[in-house]
Amino acid sequence: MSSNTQVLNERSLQLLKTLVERYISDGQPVGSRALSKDSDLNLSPATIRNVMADLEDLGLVHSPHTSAGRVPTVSGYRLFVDSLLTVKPLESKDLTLLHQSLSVNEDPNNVIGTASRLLSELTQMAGVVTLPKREVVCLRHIEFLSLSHTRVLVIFVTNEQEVHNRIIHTSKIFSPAELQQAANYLNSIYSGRSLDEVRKALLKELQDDQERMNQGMLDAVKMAQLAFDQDNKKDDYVLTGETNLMGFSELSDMERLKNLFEAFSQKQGVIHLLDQCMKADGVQIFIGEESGYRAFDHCSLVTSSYSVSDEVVGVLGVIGPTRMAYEKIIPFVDVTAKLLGAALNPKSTTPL
Amino acid sequence: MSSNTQVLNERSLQLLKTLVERYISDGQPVGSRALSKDSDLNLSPATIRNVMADLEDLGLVHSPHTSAGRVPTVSGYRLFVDSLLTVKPLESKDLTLLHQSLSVNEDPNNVIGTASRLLSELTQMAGVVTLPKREVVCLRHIEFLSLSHTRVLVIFVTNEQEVHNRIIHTSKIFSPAELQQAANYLNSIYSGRSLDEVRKALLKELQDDQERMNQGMLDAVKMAQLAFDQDNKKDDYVLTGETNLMGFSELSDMERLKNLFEAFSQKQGVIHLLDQCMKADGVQIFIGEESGYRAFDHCSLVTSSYSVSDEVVGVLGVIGPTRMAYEKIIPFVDVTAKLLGAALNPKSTTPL
DNA sequence: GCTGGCACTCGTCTTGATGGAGTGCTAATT
DNA sequence: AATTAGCACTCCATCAAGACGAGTGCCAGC
Repeated sequence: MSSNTQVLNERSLQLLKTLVERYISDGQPVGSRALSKDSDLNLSPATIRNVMADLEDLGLVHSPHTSAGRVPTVSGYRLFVDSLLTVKPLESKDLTLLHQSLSVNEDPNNVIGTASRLLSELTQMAGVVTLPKREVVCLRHIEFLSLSHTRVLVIFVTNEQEVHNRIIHTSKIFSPAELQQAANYLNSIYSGRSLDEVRKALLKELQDDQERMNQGMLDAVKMAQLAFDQDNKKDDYVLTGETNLMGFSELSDMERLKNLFEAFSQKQGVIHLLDQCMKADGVQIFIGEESGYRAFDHCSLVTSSYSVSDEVVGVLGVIGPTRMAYEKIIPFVDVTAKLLGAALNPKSTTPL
Repeated sequence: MSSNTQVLNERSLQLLKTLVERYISDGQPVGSRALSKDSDLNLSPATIRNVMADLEDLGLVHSPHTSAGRVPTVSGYRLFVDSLLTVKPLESKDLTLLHQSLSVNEDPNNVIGTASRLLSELTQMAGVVTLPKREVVCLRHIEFLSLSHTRVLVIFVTNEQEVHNRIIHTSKIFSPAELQQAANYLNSIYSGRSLDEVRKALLKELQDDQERMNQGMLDAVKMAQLAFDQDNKKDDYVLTGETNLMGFSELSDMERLKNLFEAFSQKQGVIHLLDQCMKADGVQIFIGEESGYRAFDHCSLVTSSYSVSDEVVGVLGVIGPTRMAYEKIIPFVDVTAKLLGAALNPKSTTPL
């Protein structure tokens, strides 16, 4: 009772910290004797047992069974991560590797994959990076190519360098010249404007100005509409090193592992989870069940959003068992996010 | 000795067949009593024991330990699949589903994924489909778009509808007009010709005719070369339902499973294996170690190449444990390959 | 408030016993 | 000569019992 106010004193916290650290490095439930030796506080195992009983009452640690040591709970990890953790600076060789691999001169089409690979290889867990997604997507260029019959290949470029392509079915057969003309018309009017804007403008043109337009322009507008309509922005991510997750004892249960990997293939849930991290900036952490996705119940996710020219465009992170070396992973994710953002910035590209 | 010539008589084969069938459906080593009841031959367990001893001598079956039944070896499965198997026709509901999902009107960009999904969902194993790869790739259209500084986005279309894009770095800064001119030049000369041909011709032009060409043409040729050089034909595949493989007892060993999934992510080995199936047409089967890839030691792979307009362009198949229902999987893979080939045929596209 | 001591709990590991499934061999049968 | 019945044997799976060790909770003393 009276101890309740004093429970989270310096000493208890110190002990919890050592316990979590010890458990993270060993993977074994931590007993009072081990803690007594590990912590700098000179306390006997008996005293520590009393403190641990308190920590258990508060739901910060938990005993797998009566005569095992204690293991941190999700709340225990949370408290540890939020207040007790002393982050370790990145090892300089890792830092060098990151800088080299994520330099601004790399091909932006590969750099996402590289980032994911670095995350997984250097942490020996799974790395994930969402594809960058600009808030405002600008139409850069559009092009039509006639295929067989009424099928037309539409190629359009957005945001300087993202190439999309779709096949649309038209109501009549167009000649190459007609298609060229249509593309020219659209490029001259809509190039440089945002896709949303373009979509709206197209709709308006179709409704209002039908009589004013010639057939070519009308066809162009109709085709563009078809193409953009299908353009449901496919958010996606690159995941690497999933196999690193096999063999963590926490995930040795085949049912769990299967659920986790199914979540990875379905993508949808993972995307939703990662999207939440877009809002906050800086490193964000989901421990165990905190994520709200059953498949991730025994995993932790350390994420950070990344930005290009001060606009948040994506999220990257590391997925591993709850028992992971947070003090190393957190700065690692942080730095990777910053470097990736910089590498994607087209303005900073250095000439050859 | 003298029995050696008579060993593979009708009766032994019949027994081997029943044994394999029984093992495939049960997953338990098959004993003489069970076999005695299962087979139509009216033989006592004792007789069957004698026959099985012979089969074991020939390496067709194998005892996990002295008092367990027999299990087919790879050679046993091989003999079964090659000579004993009675294929079951596809269930009509599966056939209908295949026809609906792989119709010629589907978007060719999705149809590969659909095929893979069908393979995995209907077999409850993993489905794999290589991306179609024409022997001769024709250049259809090329386009340059200037990005920042000396970076140029090259978009080119091959084989009617495959869109590629790369970013190249040029030695000088080009104006949009210059780029347009270069593209026009290339399109006028090389459109419709095979990529190999184009590559060679470009090289030749650079070597021979430098003095005859004006600067614009020269630039065009140089840029095209840069773009095509990087075009290492990325053969790739779509794999679905890997998670179905978790939970097969044969693959419950985490080490094996990890190796298998690592092979899936590395892709390279799998691609090489699948490439071998391109040569043969019709259904081809690798049982266990036959594939030569350690990761597949406990898996079987049932594949078939698929063709568009009589040209083999890809391979699809099903990956599962060696103990799989070959008699169902084989016709299934066969039909899927034929339907996929048909669905990809651009000529047969029906107008809307 | 901290500590040493002690009884107790629980999980793990080993051992041994039991039962069942299936075999190989041999002798009898067809 | 091929088939079968019978029998001894092997091996695995399962279970129970016991020893062991790690760790706890609690109490009494410092």
